[in-house]
Amino acid sequence: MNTMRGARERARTEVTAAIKEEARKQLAAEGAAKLSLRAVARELGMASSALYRYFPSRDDLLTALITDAYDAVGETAESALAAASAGAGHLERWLAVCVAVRRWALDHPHEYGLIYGSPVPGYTAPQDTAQPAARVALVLISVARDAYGSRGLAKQRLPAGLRTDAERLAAEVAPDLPPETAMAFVAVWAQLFGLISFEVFGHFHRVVEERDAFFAHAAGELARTVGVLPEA
Amino acid sequence: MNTMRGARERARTEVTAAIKEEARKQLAAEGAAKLSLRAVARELGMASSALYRYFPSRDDLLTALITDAYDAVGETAESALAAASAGAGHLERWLAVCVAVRRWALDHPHEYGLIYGSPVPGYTAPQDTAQPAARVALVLISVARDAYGSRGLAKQRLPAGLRTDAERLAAEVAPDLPPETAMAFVAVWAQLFGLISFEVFGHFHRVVEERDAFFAHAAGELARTVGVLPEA
DNA sequence: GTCTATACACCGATAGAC
DNA sequence: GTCTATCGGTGTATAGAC
Repeated sequence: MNTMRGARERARTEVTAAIKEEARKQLAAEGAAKLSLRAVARELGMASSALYRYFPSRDDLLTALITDAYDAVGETAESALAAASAGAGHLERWLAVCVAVRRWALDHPHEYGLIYGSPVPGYTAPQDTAQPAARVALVLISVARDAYGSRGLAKQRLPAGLRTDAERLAAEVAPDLPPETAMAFVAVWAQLFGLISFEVFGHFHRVVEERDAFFAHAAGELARTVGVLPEA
Repeated sequence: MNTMRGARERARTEVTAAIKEEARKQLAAEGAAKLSLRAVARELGMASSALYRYFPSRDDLLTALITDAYDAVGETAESALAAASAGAGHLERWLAVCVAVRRWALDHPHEYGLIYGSPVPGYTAPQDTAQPAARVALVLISVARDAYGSRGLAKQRLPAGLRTDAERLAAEVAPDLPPETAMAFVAVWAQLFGLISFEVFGHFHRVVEERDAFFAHAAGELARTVGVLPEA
């Protein structure tokens, strides 16, 4: 009885994985807005109605793909940090994470676009994508936190209107950091993905050719502005 | 004869404008990937086949929308600079342009997504979008150029691998600037749109509430990193 | 330049047999 | 859980009359 349920559940997980894999292929070919349960079923040799046993609606499939994408890039960032940690300096660890995230984005442009590009029209993400979505940011914050212990970022000013946001942010995510630093980090976070998005979405076409070097340079400068410095 | 052609051409321009306007509405409702000549025609009370006299295919309509969007945000940037120029300092002018671009993006999120979000699957932009696409960057570069004349940006290093790109860039777009500065500017350009995209695409939800102040602060810091300083 | 009509394909979702 | 069949739509694109 237990083994039977085990087998059934195993089968279910396998089919679910196959559906998502095929859906990712279609994401690349047609885009998220045109993701179609019917086409997935056709390609898998199933009846379209059978898919509804796995995903109650098209949006649920989309949610699964979005969650998976956030988890994939989040895990990429976490692994990169773990791999770099052995004796590396703060800047090296920061760069290792940034480079790994960029690499993932370039290798999975459509999944990247799904999470960091234009929102899918008519789709609103449920609350449960929030946690996976935060993983990359948390990795970068942990590097920053190590980098300057609790000393914070030197001579950084914060407009009065941002104090409330900054204090809430610090409390939520990095209680040991000064609010100014937490706020500065948010800007750097967005700017980092600006660099990646411009590259993935083709805005560096005929503008920058040596993109590896360019990204490493820019990501290093970003680290500086948030107080992650070369010295270990 | 001349007046007849004039009337015809006027009618043609008006219908063309109506088609694009309706298409922009659908862009907001359904997204670029689902933009449909038929739906546009239906809403306009025309036969779908009639639209083919104005746009030979769906992609041509899309190209027109993309070009228009680049031109709209480009003109926004140019106007903001013109309005701010009267006696304003360099930083004020830089901020005026950034704030205007952000404002346009927030007011036209779908048109923004069309040009700075995920590429439309199956669509490749023709060469003639390149010039409108450059307008915002050229405005920002002109502010930067004014800001430091030909002195360039102090103590800025450039990795060896980026020298070729940097020199080509400077030659193409700002011959009076040192290559290091031109290259730094590209990074700032991408980072600025990173800030805007994160806000427009909803990544600051429950992260930053005081977004006006946040953006102004971050854009000002960006100006600093590219050598645009407060003093006029 | 606009219309009707048409060819041919697609979609999400559900009902009900097995 | 999978199937067939079906409802009620959607789309691009063209042909040919006016």
